Amino acid sequence: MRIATWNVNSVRQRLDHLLTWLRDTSPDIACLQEIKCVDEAFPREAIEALGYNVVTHGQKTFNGVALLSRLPLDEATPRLAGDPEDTHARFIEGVVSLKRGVLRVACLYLPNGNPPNTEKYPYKLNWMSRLFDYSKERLQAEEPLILAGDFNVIPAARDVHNPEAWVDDALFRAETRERFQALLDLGLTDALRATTDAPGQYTFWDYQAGAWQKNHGLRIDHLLLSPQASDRLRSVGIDKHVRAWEKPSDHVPIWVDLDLEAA
DNA sequence: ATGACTACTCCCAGTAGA
Repeated sequence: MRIATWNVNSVRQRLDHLLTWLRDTSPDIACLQEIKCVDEAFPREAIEALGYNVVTHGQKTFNGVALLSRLPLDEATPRLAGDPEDTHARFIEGVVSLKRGVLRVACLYLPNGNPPNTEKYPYKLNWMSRLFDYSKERLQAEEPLILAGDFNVIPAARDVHNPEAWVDDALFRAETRERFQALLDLGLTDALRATTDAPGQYTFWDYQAGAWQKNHGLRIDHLLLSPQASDRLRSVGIDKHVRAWEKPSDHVPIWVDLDLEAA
């Protein structure tokens, strides 16, 4: 079973790329971020025509997340608990049935947090604390669980071309990396890092300053697996080639193949 | 380099992204 995540940077701008990628790679579940549209404007029919069930938590102009699943979604719940005042559409959780038990997938778009001397950074840190609380609670179920999405976190120096230039950035600040590490300390596994120690495993290249051509990328899109999911991890891949398509998203998909059987 | 791109918005200069 393949579970993928991709920040598409506007689903309406990227619909042709999305459909091509879905046809090419056939993920069983795809988590999308930055759909940048309200639920009613999501291009649901074109995606359903490829055999996907679609749930969205959209928002006008910014943010917005969606779950696409070839398997029936038993449940789909928007919003991360812990702050009723938070109006950003950054989280949707889905549950699918397996032959044994269920698989729970949380699709998330973690706040960027820049510039860090504004209210945006504490919002990011608070959001990460809420994600920690959510994860801690969900891990108690001892089920296959995946946190998939754009975390806006560079976990380590090997995940950015020039780490010294990023030390004060909200994506790489010590407090940011500590909160990401706290998720791993709960027992979640960074899927990519379970398979390789190699540097340069990037998922994002800025549109500016020739970042793609110079391979000045970042690894900020992640799949974190509960023990019951990581035990079934077969392989991990980054679909880097889509960054070279015409008018691409600045992010590329990353996916895991797990030995789990659908009901 | 107060930059560079891209997308969005009560339509077009300002905001946001990372």
